[in-house]
Amino acid sequence: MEFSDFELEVMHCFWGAEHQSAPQVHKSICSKRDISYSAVKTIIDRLEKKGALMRAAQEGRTIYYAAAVERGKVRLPMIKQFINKVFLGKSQSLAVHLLEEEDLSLDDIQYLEKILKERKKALKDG
Amino acid sequence: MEFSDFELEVMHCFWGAEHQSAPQVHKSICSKRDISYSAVKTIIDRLEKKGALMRAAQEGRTIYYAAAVERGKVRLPMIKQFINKVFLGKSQSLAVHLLEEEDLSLDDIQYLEKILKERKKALKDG
DNA sequence: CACTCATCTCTACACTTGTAGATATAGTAT
DNA sequence: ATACTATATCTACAAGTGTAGAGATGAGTG
Repeated sequence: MEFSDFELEVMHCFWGAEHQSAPQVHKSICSKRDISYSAVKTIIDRLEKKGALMRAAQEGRTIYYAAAVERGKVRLPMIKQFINKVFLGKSQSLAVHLLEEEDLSLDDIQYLEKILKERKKALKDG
Repeated sequence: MEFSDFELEVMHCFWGAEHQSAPQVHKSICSKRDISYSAVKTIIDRLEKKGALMRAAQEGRTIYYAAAVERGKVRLPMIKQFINKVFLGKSQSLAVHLLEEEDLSLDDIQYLEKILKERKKALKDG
């Protein structure tokens, strides 16, 4: 399942809350950028049609939607695709960039070090 | 400057060689997937129009193009955008994923460890 | 009951993207 | 000089995307 930028933006609203109505999502996105209710609702409709959202509840006329696909399940192919597209499949290049250039706190760094240590061990043991 | 998937695929041909003619690029991409010469040439034209490619030389009727933007310059905003879009700006999440899940050789791991060590030092010293 | 407001539904449109065909044209070989 | 071939140019189109307006419709209010 593929997601356009706007679709992904909307999905994040659902991954960050159990269920949301279209007007709620609209308000939420509106707080960041100017967008019409219709635009948001169209995206929600498209997401529902392709099975990324489902109707979770109804209250009066108001429909509450919920994510029907997990964030992690969606991210994985996106990462793969991005690495293929931008780094010709070489994920190390991206890793290097992230560790060198992106903001990292001391905690972040220590956590990442731990991951590497464990991977190294797994390499040796396996 | 933004690039579509296909545009990026074509740009990689130019980042991997000094200059290339449209037929060369076509052959190169054709070796991976079936695509018409016209399709490739259209993309090259679009890339030239937006200033990502420039005419580097001509031989008979054949035009040789060259990248007019550096790979690194293009990658940077793409990475930023990807992290914003998929990880809501949290690059650590992506870093964790890469170090945990993606293929890494022992050399890769050691290199990444070195980067982290230096960053940690920079944090303490700075 | 009539009205209004919130929400939904439907339709639409311009722009980008991936794709290709038709046609023109400049070299090249005979 | 003629025909052939490789290359370029131009035009086109369907699908996907971001965006919005018009109109329907149901729910609560006086």
